[in-house]
Amino acid sequence: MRAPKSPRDEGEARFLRDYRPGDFPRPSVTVDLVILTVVDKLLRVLLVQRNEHPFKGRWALPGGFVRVGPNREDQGEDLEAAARRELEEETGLSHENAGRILLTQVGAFGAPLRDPRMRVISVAYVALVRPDLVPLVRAGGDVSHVRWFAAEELPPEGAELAFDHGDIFEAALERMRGDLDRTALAFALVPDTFTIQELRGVHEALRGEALDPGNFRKKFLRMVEEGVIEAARGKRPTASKPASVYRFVTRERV
Amino acid sequence: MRAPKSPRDEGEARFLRDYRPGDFPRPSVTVDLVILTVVDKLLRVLLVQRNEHPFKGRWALPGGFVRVGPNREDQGEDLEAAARRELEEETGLSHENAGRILLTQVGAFGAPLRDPRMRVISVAYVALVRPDLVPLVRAGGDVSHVRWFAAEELPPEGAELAFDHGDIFEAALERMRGDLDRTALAFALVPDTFTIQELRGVHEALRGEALDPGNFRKKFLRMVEEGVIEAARGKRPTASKPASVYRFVTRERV
DNA sequence: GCAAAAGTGTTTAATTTACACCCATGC
DNA sequence: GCATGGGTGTAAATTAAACACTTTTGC
Repeated sequence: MRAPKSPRDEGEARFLRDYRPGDFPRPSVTVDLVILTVVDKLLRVLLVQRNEHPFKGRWALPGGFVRVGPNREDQGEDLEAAARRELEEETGLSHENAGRILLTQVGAFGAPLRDPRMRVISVAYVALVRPDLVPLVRAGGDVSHVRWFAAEELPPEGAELAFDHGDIFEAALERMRGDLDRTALAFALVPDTFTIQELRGVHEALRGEALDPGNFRKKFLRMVEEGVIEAARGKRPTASKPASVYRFVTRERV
Repeated sequence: MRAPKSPRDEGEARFLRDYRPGDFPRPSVTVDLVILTVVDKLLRVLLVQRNEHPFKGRWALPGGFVRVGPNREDQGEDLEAAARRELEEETGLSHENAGRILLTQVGAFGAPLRDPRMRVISVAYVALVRPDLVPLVRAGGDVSHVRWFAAEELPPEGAELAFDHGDIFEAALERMRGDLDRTALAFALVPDTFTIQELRGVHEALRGEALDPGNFRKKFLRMVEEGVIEAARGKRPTASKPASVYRFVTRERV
């Protein structure tokens, strides 16, 4: 993302020096995270239980305020940086591990009264957590009010999510489903090396339906031909015959 | 979009009554519009020329501030409402005509220093304008600083767009291309009744490549079988033989 | 008559879908 | 041995891609 840092000419420099922002009301801006993972062919989402008003006791998407700087030279943190910071705080993952998690913006949610305290505009991100990182989530920190929910059992116990987080969650899923076949998103939900069936599990969890193992394999092997995936060393033990493992090649294209 | 309007219990009501927002800096929030149309198989975007600093003289996406209310009972206008208001203001279209234009959110753009005056987070929307409405755009108002540009000739005259509007424009195009085959978006870029070749023109303009007329027709006729489109009365005169016209059936699904 | 685009058809390749079946392993 | 899932193969149906050809209009 380009960010023009310097005035384009002297007139603009003068303008900026003398500029005083108007005194119109401004909204608070937050980031909310739809943290997803797939374990055992089940799509799961990480929710936190609110222990403050409003929506005290309800489950909510983790999130927090975007840090805005005090003046025009220091304007604060980027939206994605805020999302990644919240990701670290809420999951307890190390900076390094959190840095490897794919973040995708879903969009802005800013209906009036979505937060009864004040006008809040939330920028929602999806975070795709590889299953091998899941055991590390909150392993060291306060785990009491943080829980993985199966996507299909939402909303939990008949209680709607806090704020408009139910809408945000639906929008995030919709986006993931649309991108599943067009992007390399699925590879962000499997370990570095993975079996064909592990990848199929991700597709099945997101699409919510079983896929033919033989047919999926064929499509998969076509990806190997195209160089998107390559065979990796070793085998993965399974309930039956050990399976070959593969590696996603152009990881940076995700 | 749900917007919880009332406290969930007495404790929350009390909390809200006594709530005082903190005094943290807040960003300004704007909406920016990527107003697109397709005329003569050419994708066009509506830009405005800035006559104020910063970026004075540069071309920019039309947009403006989201109106935020003064207190928690009156929180101001919805994001999409703000986008539609700006759409009316900048195009000069009537409320009724503007109301028929498809608005789709692209996402939030909030990099620090994207606006040198202050922290501004912009929510970008794409507006798809049917070609029969194009002659009405700015027909009555100030047309001097508003212009349709062919998408392929951007950035104009070697001058980058103002702010990060070049990035926003690219992201909007990318989104439209991805949604073209999955949604009914293309029907928002043709008149109420249209010919096969008019619809093909939309696909060609967005994809940036010519499509085989015969093959496109076949795919099109499959949509007729599925009931997505139906034959309409009348013929459209063309440079040669008059063409049959069709109508999009489930317009509300757009 | 001729250009231009509407409209139709054909052929081939690629892809999708639904199965059947063999094989190696853990228990 | 046998259940389990890995791995392979086949056949039909659908879709995509390339392209030839006929028809109807305006000029």
